[in-house]
Amino acid sequence: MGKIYTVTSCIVEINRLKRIREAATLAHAADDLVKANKEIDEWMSIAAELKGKYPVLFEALTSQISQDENPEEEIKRLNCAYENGEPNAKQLIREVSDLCLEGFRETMKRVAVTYDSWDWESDFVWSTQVNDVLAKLKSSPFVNSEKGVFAFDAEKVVQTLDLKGKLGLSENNEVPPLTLGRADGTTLYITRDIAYTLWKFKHAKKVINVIGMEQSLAQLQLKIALYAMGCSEYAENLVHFAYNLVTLPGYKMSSRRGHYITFDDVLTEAVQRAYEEVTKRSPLLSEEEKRKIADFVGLGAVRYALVDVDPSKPVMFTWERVLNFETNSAPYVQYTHARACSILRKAEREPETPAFELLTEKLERELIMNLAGFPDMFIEATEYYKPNMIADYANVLADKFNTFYNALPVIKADSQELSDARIALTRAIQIVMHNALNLIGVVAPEKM
RNA sequence: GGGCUCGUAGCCUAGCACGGAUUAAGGUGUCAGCCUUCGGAGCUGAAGAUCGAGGGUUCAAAUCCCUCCGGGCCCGCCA
Repeated sequence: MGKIYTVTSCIVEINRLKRIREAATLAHAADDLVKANKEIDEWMSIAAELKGKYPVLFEALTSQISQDENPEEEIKRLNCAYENGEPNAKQLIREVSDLCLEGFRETMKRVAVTYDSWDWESDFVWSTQVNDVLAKLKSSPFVNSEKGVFAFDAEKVVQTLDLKGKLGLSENNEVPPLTLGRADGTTLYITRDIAYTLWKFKHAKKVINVIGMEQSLAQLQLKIALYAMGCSEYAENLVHFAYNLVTLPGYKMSSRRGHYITFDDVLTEAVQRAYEEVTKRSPLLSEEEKRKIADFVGLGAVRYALVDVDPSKPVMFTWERVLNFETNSAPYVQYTHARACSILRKAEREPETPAFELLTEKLERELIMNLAGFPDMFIEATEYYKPNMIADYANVLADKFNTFYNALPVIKADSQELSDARIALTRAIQIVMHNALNLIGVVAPEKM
């Protein structure tokens, strides 16, 4: 599906640019001509690349698309039909979308990500919800029309309602206007998203939109639109959790240009790498066990890598970075957890009333303080949308436990009482580490 | 052009919202140790940073304010 998308968009883009070039030539617009030629060159080289990679697909799509003299017009027409709810268009688009979503779900299932509910954006178009939003905005003093299209004057809202401070905008930050719909009557994404957001607030007090950083402006305009519609309480409870995009060394990821690495590839590669590692470290394990361990180590490493860094930081993708099990702490923390489990297994007892006062070593105190801080850390992580704090916490706890493990004997402690107390401490650490890992979706294994 | 965002040892990252116990923390890499103890995907130690640059506020700044530099993003009848 991704390949079809990439090739199609490439062919259509070249067609479009060629038409622009023709127009520029006729109009003797030198600047436009140079620009168009430059872009055509770029896309032609992408086309050559794609043709080499997928020759059969490329040929098939080229001949199909060339049957249309103006493929873009056809796309427009289809979109129009879809929004108008014409059965054929609906059936076609939903069928293709379903295929995409199916693949999406399949991939996410590999990392145990599930979704409570799914919504079709187009449902908001077919119902009255998007139109309601448009009507409400049009009746406000913040919308003006130009040549039949309506534009939302976000800056005017900010001025009128004095929102600069509230939104954390600097004095010289003028919010650009937002176009609300196309001339042909079809809807635009942000307008649909306003309707969708209002709907979300019917089901929740707080809405966190997890959307890439490049949509910061659009999300800001969405929030301002809520204020303009008199939903200031919603606006204040709407959070845009922005994350930075991953770039590839040399160029940015772009599915339209075929420059991307799929999540499936990353997962497969990670599990493969983990398998090699397990085989090297524990050659005596059965094939089945090795596969099992490779699975949770590889997937754990990927999940840890995703949650480990502040999402606002720019990240450069390299296989080395994602698959380096030395740098990535997931296998380390998992290993530490398995170690704690191993001690508990060997201890063969669960002391009922351990004498905690015997835990007087500095290391033991530190561990106890760390454990005690777990709830507060979790609250802070959720309060400020910082999942990386949980990953960090698990890592620090593992560090401290490993130091403790190395310095102080648990089972072979000087006295039975001290041993009991340390077993209880180990158990507590194991439970908290297990919980911390679970919170970030990483398996806490008993053996590995 | 305007706006937003990131900039911490060779590399990767934490700390910045709430300025002070920070002699700036961890990982990786480099170097030196631990292979007689509960799992070595481990532990101990060393070297490595004028916290992008410059001003300002303050008794005190990685943290707050201003200016500048560098990377990324946005300013569409795309999403």
